[in-house]
Amino acid sequence: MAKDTKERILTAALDMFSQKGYEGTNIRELAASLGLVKSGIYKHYESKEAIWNALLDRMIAYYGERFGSAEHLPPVPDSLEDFATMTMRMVNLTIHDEQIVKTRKVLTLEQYRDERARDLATKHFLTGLTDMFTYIFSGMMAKGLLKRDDPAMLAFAYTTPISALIHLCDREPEKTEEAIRKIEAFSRHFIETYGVK
Amino acid sequence: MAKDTKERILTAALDMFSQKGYEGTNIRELAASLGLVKSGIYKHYESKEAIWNALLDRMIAYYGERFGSAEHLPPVPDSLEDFATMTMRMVNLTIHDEQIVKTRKVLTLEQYRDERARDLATKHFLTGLTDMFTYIFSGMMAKGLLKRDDPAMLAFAYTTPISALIHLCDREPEKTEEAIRKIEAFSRHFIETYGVK
DNA sequence: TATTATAGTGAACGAAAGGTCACCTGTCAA
DNA sequence: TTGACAGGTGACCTTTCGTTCACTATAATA
Repeated sequence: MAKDTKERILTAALDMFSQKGYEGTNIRELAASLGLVKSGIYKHYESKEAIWNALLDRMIAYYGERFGSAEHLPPVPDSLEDFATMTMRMVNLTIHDEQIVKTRKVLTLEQYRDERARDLATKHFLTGLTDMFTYIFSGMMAKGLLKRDDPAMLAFAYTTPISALIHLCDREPEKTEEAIRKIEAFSRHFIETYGVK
Repeated sequence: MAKDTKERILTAALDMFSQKGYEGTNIRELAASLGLVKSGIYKHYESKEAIWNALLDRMIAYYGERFGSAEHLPPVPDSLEDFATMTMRMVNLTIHDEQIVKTRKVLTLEQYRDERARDLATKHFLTGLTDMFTYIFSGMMAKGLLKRDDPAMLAFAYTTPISALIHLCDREPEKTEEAIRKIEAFSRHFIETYGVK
């Protein structure tokens, strides 16, 4: 039960921090959203900053689990259609999974204030994706699905435009459908340019 | 002299908001950074929010002046080397101009809180650049410098990776040189792929 | 059953926030 | 010369913040 509340506090904190930022969040409201009174929070965390650090710990651990290790790399697609499908599956997950969306928002808001948030932001927004797709593109080139080229450069050229539209969805959710269509179009264009027919 | 202080307040506000965000900024400190005492601020703006709105007005006006009108579109390059040079000139400006950097940071931090910041963020980070390069690429295709393709798609594919690295520079300034080299490499790769030799 | 740790309450605290106000002072027009 | 006003000061106000603490109900433990 204690563990439960402690976890629920982190979940509520992610929610509020992602909407109002760390400074804009106050403990009273955070407690109220859990049906608690503010002093109750302090039975589980010694300060607001401790909540923030615990949340960051969890985000870092979660990222490490899901994207950090080589075992979690996706399989290299067997065809260009597979590749397109895989891309859209990943995009839909990352746009619609609330926890991932909130994580991106928090990292966006706190990247200039907290060093660990800054580092995780760079992984989330840039290097994590390019590393993953560098691996995928290397495999696809080996299978003869993609023209021989610098896989890291192609990964960078492929993931950053998609990332830009994911950020657009975070900012303006009403443009989600349009953004997804644009990602699909971009993906097709990319395959048209670099795929081996 | 009054006008002067009013402007100086906005400049200081941009500075503090871009570092600590709107919520994290307090009027006492803002005033102190101008050699004033807090009540002095209220001779020029009626509230903290009024400062914020005036700053946004200025940012919106500035953006409109510099990027909003057709007259301010850059000339279409006459060669692929010209194009590469123009790209790097624009990149260096946008990475090193302090006011532009601070504007990006403020928009990043406040995009979820303020609707006008949200809209301006989308222009700054996405549509402004793609629109400009759509125009440039159309012109370059007409001149036979680029292969015939969808200019809007190429503009999107060209500007968003560069944008991603500009954001990296904002977040981790110590990586600026590396990022600029990467932009140059990406630009060359793009020209290699879509340029007409 | 008696005890003790756990999780929660509600009142209170000091600090810091945004904002107001009476007052001062130098500039400039009537 | 005088009066109005713009621009700045310092004391003070209210609210809200994060945090603390004495206390209580509950549920597991000795």
